[in-house]
Amino acid sequence: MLSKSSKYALKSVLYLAVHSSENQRILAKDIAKPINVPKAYIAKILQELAKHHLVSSTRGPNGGFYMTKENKERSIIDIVLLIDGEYRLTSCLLSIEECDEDNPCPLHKLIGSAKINFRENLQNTTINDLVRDIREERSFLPL
Amino acid sequence: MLSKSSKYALKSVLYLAVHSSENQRILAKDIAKPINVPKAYIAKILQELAKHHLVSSTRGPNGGFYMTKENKERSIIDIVLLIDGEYRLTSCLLSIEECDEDNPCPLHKLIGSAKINFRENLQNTTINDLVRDIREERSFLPL
DNA sequence: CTTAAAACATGACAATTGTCATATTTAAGA
DNA sequence: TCTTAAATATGACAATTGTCATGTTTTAAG
Repeated sequence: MLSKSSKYALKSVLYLAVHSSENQRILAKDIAKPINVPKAYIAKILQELAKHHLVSSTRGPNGGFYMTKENKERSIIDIVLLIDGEYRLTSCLLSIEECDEDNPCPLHKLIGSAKINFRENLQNTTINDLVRDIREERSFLPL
Repeated sequence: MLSKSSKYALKSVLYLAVHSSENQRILAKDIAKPINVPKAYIAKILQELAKHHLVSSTRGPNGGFYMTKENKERSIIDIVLLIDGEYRLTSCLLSIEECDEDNPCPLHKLIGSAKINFRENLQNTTINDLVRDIREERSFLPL
């Protein structure tokens, strides 16, 4: 459903959103440990996210990754789309191109509106929304 | 969500269910073309399905693959579980082991009950059910 | 202006998944 | 019983995805 890379990206963005700020930057290696992802790998993903302004970064001593107010206002679908692309999110269960409501594949009705709902939920949820849930202990960001 | 192999397996099972019978067997290569899957690859998948009695086969001249009445009464989840296993079907969006209703990960509520519903739908649907849909043109099995 | 700490860029390596080919076994029919 | 047509078993190869390391560039601070 989501690739490993997307999952890692989401985890690191959430970690940054909870723990960083403009003047509280975090090193790639200090993100790797708590979210339990290889250091070099998460660095690569963070670079991709930074290039597309989904997270912020500064180089040099005292540098690191962080999230600005603007970063946290982005929808989480932006992260998934950047890493996985649209197809993975919305393609038919049997990967049949012509499959839609009028021309459904045999499995179509089994998934019903779930896929579309899920995509809309991703779209309508911001990083901030998820951070709020975590802060108020309605959800948990684990190791 | 489903692996390519699972999709191919489902397609070939449906094709067999619609077009074959005990004395109307179909060669692997004659399944490959209409469902648009490499011949050698579908052969491998069919062998796996046959080994676990999800399809039937006989060797030698006039042999081939086919589906018995019993085969068609199986639930389609049997196919998915054989090829992909349980984890792929039910694991959390962030692959967090401890994630459940009481201890939800930040994305948990975005998928809601969709995943469980989908799994139940797979479980409660037989090959026969899908064949009926196809026969009555409520769904379409494409190339 | 020099040094060091960090992101950044690049690419090598590994693992998984998907693709394909070949040799073996089985069974039907002449 | 011999030949042939088919599934079956095995494994090699390719592509994708995930993992890791190394060198380069930028920037802050002394």
